[in-house]
Amino acid sequence: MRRMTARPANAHQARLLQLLRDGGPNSRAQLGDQVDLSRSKLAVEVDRLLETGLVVADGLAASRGGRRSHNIRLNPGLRFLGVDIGATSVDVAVTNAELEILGHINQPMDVREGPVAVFEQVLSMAAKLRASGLAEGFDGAGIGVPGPVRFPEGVPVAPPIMPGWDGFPVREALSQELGCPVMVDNDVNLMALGEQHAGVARTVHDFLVVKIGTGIGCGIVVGGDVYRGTTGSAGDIGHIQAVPDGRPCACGNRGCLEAHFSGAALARDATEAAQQGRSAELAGRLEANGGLSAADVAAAAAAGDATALDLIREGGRSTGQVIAGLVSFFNPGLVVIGGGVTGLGHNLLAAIRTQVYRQSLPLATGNLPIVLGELGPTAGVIGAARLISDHLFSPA
Amino acid sequence: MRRMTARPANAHQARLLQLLRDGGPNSRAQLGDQVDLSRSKLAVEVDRLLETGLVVADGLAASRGGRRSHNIRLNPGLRFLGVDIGATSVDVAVTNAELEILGHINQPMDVREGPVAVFEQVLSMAAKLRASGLAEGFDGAGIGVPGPVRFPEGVPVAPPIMPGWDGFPVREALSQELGCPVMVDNDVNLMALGEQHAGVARTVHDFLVVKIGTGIGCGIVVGGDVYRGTTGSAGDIGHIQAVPDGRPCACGNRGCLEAHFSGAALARDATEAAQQGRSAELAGRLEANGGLSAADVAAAAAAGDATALDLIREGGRSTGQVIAGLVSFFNPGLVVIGGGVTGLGHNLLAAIRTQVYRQSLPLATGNLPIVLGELGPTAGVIGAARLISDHLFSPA
DNA sequence: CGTCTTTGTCCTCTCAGTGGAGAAAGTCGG
DNA sequence: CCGACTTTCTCCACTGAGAGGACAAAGACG
Repeated sequence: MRRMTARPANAHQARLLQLLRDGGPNSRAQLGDQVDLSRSKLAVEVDRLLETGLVVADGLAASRGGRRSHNIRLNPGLRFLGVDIGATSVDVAVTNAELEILGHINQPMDVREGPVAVFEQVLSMAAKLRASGLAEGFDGAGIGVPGPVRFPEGVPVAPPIMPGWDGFPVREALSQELGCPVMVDNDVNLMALGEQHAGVARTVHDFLVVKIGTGIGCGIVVGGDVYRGTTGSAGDIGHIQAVPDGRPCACGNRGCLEAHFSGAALARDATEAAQQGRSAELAGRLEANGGLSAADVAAAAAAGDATALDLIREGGRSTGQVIAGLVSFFNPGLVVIGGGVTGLGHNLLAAIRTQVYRQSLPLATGNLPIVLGELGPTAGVIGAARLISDHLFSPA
Repeated sequence: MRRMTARPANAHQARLLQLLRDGGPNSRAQLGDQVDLSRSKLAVEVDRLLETGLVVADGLAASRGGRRSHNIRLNPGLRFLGVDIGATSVDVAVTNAELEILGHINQPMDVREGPVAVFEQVLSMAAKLRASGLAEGFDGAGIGVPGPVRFPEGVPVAPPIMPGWDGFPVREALSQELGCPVMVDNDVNLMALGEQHAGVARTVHDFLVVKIGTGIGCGIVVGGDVYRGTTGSAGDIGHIQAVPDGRPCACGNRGCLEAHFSGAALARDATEAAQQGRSAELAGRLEANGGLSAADVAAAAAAGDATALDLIREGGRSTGQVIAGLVSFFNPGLVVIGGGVTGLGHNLLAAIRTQVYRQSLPLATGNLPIVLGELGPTAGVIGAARLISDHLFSPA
């Protein structure tokens, strides 16, 4: 099919598209209830959207006691590509215009191989999804990278864990290859967008999403919008000091949160514990797998290993320490914990909660839920699709 | 004079009023350049504003090579009252509609005496200003209190240092007494508004204002707007842990920033040092005044006293430690240091800068100015006037 | 004194948007 | 099967915001 070229011509049309995206098919009358426009004006705008092909009218809905209504919905042929580049793996997904995932692939990868190699892999994954009949092409793509991004241009800036990407024109390059509009953002921000769109943060306007994966980052949502900071590095909490004079960190300081707790730090500490004979359980896993990951620690803790549990608790304490400060400062309405380490589950969550509720003032914590993300590994790709759809469903 | 009753009827009028407030008198043509309206439409809206009396046309400006323009300005009779309630003193000021201070009084006071006593004092100060001929009445008032505020209602909530104020309807009570609209906010937020309006933060959209007075608080401005958090306690950084297992704090925890550095903490530490014979300079001042304040420490440091300097440096280090975390998280474009302790001046600033620049990542600090506030004790009252004027100069 | 520039006013035209009348297409009770 | 009532959608006349051009007013300047 020919790809989407049209964009909403005005704010009304943009609003209608967003309503159809978030609420599914609707009749003109239902749309009118949500949009504060007269029926006549609404009909005009809907007709224009129908002309552009962005939305279609397919069939009649069941009667609700009167004339049956026409179903207006977003063009079911629209396809968005969501890409979530992590430190050690990539997620690529195809969604329809309602941001429902139609297909999703995850593959291991190493960002440090640089943008060219990674893009090759991403494009081949996208091609595979296309070949499986899910899409004939893409109307837009969102992509998340594990580092700060100059958002308007879609270019990574000074990313610590992916040095080869500094200044690489991700947006432009990918847009060329895919032949569609592309938006780029930090992976944590996309996770926040995902949880806001379809996860635990649907009804909250000001919240934080703490992503604990290979590193640690924080997505900040203010008044429903992602806040990216002056240079795009807002939420970079991995190098906040969690333990004074603590472990040395790659950044040159000591005691950074990331040096004490993250996927990488946890694996390191678990290996150390195994080698020092502090945990038979972990030692056994180390023997069997030739290495340890956060998942091993989670499994060991689930099997009742005290050392593994301690590692998780200690990490949760450090994380909670930092989050407590952020809660005092930012006074969010919700804190979401996500990322690969979420497999550690409720042990981790409990440790974080204890620390935050103890350290922050009651006014800030009184009604503050601290919860695990709801979408798991799909948060990023859904957020990516949401990012590009927000862009395309706004006035040109 | 009769007080202002009218409000702008639409967004255009509101915008015009704000332009006149921030840019002083303007001709219709000059306004047209800033407002993206046709001259005809602009003329209509200006005429309507003239009818309401909110603005006046007084005289002709000098010619700039053609027909002379009419000067359009905000009604010079408009008066706003700005009130800044601190822990130990009150500032009350009268401004015109351009938020220029026409008169300013500062008096010592103790918030803990409760809202009734404090209001009596504030009202008598306002009466004194009125009696001196600066105002015949007030068109609006802004008031800042040293604690969290439920902003929409203008009611303090659970304020630690002013327990008697919890739930007291400040906005309503003051509005009754003064007979004009009133807005209430946290004192730190008002300081941020003040520095944004007339101080160092005029051109920045995302910045932090750290106020170090009797306590410590932080004003957060996102996209030009003050961010207040979910329950109005955003920026409450006094109880973030600055020193693990540090000094006990009134809040029940240990090592809170406020327990280590603030006007009160500094006075306490200086007294201790004087009594232990660690500083002859401070001991002399203690003898002379019967007590020590932050100003004494500043004077001692200026006189070359090493102990006083150490106290300031150590405090700056703790503060910088916390600010470094906030900078990593929030990635502001500017950090402003203000409040009573600013008398400590560049010694304090240097200590804070050192710590922040060392602990935060280069991307966040690379282009980050950390400066002292420009307005000193007038920041709060200017911010208060700005608060109410923003309210009144927005569509009804 | 005529020309040029700037400022402000007036008038007409366009177009977004409203609200009401009514057509189309149902349900439901008798 | 028919009439009364509902709901959905369309059509049309009217309103008001706003644009843009013509023109008047008022000064500068050679």
